[in-house]
Amino acid sequence: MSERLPGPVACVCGPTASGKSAVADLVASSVGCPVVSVDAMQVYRSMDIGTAKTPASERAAELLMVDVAGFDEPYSVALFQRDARACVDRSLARHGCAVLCGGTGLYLDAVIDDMDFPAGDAASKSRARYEALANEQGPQALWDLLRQRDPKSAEAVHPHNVRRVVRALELADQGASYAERTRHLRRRKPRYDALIWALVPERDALYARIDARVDEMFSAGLVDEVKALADAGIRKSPTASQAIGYKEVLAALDGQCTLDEAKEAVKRSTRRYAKRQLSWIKRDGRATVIPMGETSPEQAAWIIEGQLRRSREARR
RNA sequence: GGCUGGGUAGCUCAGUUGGUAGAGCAGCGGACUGAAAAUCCGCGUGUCAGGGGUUCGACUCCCUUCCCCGCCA
Repeated sequence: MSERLPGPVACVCGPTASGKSAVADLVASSVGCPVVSVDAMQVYRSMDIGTAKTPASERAAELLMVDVAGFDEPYSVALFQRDARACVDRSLARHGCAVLCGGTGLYLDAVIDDMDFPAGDAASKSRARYEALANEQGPQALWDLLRQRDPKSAEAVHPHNVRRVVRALELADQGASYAERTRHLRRRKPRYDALIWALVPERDALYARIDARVDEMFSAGLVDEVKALADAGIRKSPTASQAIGYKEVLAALDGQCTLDEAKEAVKRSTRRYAKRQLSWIKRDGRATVIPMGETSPEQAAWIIEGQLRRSREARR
């Protein structure tokens, strides 16, 4: 008999602009626990408009794992895993359940599954060295190096994917193997008793919502927010400066395009991001899909609350 | 009304002496364990405006209808 997993942990996911924040807030306030955000960019302070953080005044439940890092610190999955799990464990201890909400698939898996990241620094020295090699001799040369060092991992990574090739080499330096760590979902062990829902709007409706939301961000002052961050040095950050909405406006501020073009670029990037999120959700396969065309946020929350309640009762 | 130029993928357009069509952007699908809103891989999605004719064969040539741009009335 295996030991019972801690839980239940309700995970509300879905593509950007699917309405998951509102739904998670309803669920959490109804059961009386906080919402733990699972979002790679909302962790950064001062990035509010572009990351669509729900203002405190519009929230009924407390929101955790937001504003936990400065935009100048490179945050990462491993740090997120550590910090978010602490939030989840505290919520389980105090409230008997936890509610997660977010669209960053890798971050969600890192929290709820038994993924482990090798101890040690985030390999900054060797990373720079390998990147330089790729720049000087080309991606293929770097991949060839990986093939010599760790053929199995080379097989698992496309030669053009310099970022992954670099990471695989870093792992090889630490005596670990990218290929071994990259196991399919099915072979991972869950860490929590997780219930996962995916809010999925129809594609046309989703894209219309994305367009509207980007327009709102610009009228709410996104450009000023980015200007302030640019003055504060966000361009030096390898992570925060790549956030959708920020990188495009930064390009416009640098004179590479007009602000109108930047706005269109933000919409396009967001659509593509939403597609990648849907891809992740589909592959994962664990989520119960709630089609948002026919379902209001209140109805979705009601469905989730019901299942969450049953799960809590079953644990007693 | 007359005369030009044009109607080809969602958009902008290319298409060579007639052999059922291809670029960019958009889009679609996928992978993904320390940058993940990142990074990478794959895929043309088409009544060639409609109808007729010539031809073995028409997006290509001819006739005709419709629509758009421009110029002249």
